[in-house]
Amino acid sequence: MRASQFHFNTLKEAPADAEVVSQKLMLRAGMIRKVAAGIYDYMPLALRSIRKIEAIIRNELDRAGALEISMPLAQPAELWQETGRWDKMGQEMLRMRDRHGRDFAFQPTSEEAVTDIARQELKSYRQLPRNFYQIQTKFRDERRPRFGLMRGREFIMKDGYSFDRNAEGAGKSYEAMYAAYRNIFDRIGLVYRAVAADTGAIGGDRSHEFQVIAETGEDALVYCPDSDYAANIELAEALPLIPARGAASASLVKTATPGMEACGAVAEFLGAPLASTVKSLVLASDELDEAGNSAATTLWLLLVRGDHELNETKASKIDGLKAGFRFASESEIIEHFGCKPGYLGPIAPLKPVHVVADRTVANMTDFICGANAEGYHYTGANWGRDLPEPETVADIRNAVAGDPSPDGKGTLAIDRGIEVGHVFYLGDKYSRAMNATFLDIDGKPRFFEMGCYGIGVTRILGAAIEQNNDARGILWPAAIAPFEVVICAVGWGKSEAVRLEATRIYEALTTAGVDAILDDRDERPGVMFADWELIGVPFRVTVGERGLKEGIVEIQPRRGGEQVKIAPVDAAGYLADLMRRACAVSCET
RNA sequence: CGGGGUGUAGCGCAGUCCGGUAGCGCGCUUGCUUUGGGAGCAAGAUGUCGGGGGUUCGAAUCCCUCCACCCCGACCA
Repeated sequence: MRASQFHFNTLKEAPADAEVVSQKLMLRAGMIRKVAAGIYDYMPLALRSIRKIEAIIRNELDRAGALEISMPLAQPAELWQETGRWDKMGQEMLRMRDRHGRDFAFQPTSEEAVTDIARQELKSYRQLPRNFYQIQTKFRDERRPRFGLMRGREFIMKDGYSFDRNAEGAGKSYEAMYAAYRNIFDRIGLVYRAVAADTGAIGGDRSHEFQVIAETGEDALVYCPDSDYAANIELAEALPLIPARGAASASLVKTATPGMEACGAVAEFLGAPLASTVKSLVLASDELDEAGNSAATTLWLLLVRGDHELNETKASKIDGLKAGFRFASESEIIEHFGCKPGYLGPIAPLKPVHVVADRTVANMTDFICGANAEGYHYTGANWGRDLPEPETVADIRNAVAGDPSPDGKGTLAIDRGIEVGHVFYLGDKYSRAMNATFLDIDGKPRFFEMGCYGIGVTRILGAAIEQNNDARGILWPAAIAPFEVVICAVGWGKSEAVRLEATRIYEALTTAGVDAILDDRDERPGVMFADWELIGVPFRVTVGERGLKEGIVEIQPRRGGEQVKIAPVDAAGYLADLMRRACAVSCET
């Protein structure tokens, strides 16, 4: 490719509404253009990277035995009504109507469509297992799209689905996809972590997220550096930090703490460690009558240590909160505790509430908690003596760095991550809902055991940049860079020698299978350098009269490192070697 | 969906309070000079001032209304 015939516009300043670094850099590099909230044009540079990511995905999935298909963007409502998701998906699903007034969904995912294929195509256990995937545009009408390609409304996703005869087979399919995902992300060249994830209503332990490590990530990942334990913080087990409850040594004292509402303020005011305080959070669960109106409300007092945070995913697994909960309103709190938030505690509330203590809190002695009286806290509180034992003890807090690892092999650390892939065991949730069966060896129909596997293709672009950028621009991993090498011809317009040498190197690179672009725009060197550093091409070859007089061209890695001066004839071979090594991870097809 | 904010040239912004017919920087076009880190000089092109309605002799500016986008929150998983 020659730059004079390629298309990109770089900007010195990013549009004001760009929020995160990946979005700013992609807009500045002319890779994407915003068309509407969460909806972008992918310009040639971006599409080149997207195609490279897709090629790696296809290659690895095909090797793992998955089969590519393509399902419709416009999916009939009937399909979604079969599983009840036409109603459940709510506003997030974009709906449209054809000229006959029939309802369609713009696909946000394709479980229904693929299960419909399976029930018609897969009639015998002899045809199993099967794994179908597609790489395709999805639309999810997020209420608040943000962060550019990281949380767009329209995006490109690889979604795959496996169909097995039984749970054991499904487990194998799952493992095969997990392994393929590892290969994919290894080859893409990002620092990532595969973590156990919440399985939601499905249950089981087969759900893993592939998370690209980046400080700007929306997810917190808990892992143990000394073992292979890794889980999303939503799921990561938080062990009790106090193995067993000790004996009470202090007596219960109601202490004035005027204006001290947060645990931190109370601890500081009393000169006590934050870890001796207990934080009170009040949730409410509503029982609905047949008409769907709130019939009865139960209040829940959840207790975590002052230096801990409530984990809402864990809370939602407590019996009584499984059907859903909300934070209690201030008036409900005052009605039950006789006190406004800030001084709440488990000792003698006005009306009964259901007390849930975190496992650490349940073993605390002589703790500090609100006194259910404005301006007062108790010190020296003790379970059993000053208040009844908690009705429920459960893991309801977020794990924190330094906690013991649940596998007993060290202490936990926390990274932030961007979810770019998810493998999930579905069981027969969809096959049962859609009556998708095959005939098993005993001649009886059975529901398919399913798995689903997603990769956010366009999100990978954003995540790659979030993880790899500097003050000058993007630092692409070679495997997904729009070009691997750029040849900057300094003085293209006036020097026959430069034109000749630059073209020769370009052709040699192309012959060697290196994806190169020749910058023949006759721009000043500063302009070329700044453009390509912003775009993030991993290697630059500078061909200029000055170097040619010394018999050299210069090779500059974008990630820094030494500039290499090399004879023009050797440049292409040197770079081809470098690229081979950069993409060394299972590049064979 | 609630609260807040912003809409002026491709991008970044000033002008709005106090009404007088639109400007700056980058980018773009042409010419000359330059040429190893976003060149200099000169000449140019580009605006339904987010849309609609109103007030006024006159509206980017004041009023009403709609829309889009951004932020915070809630919702969703």
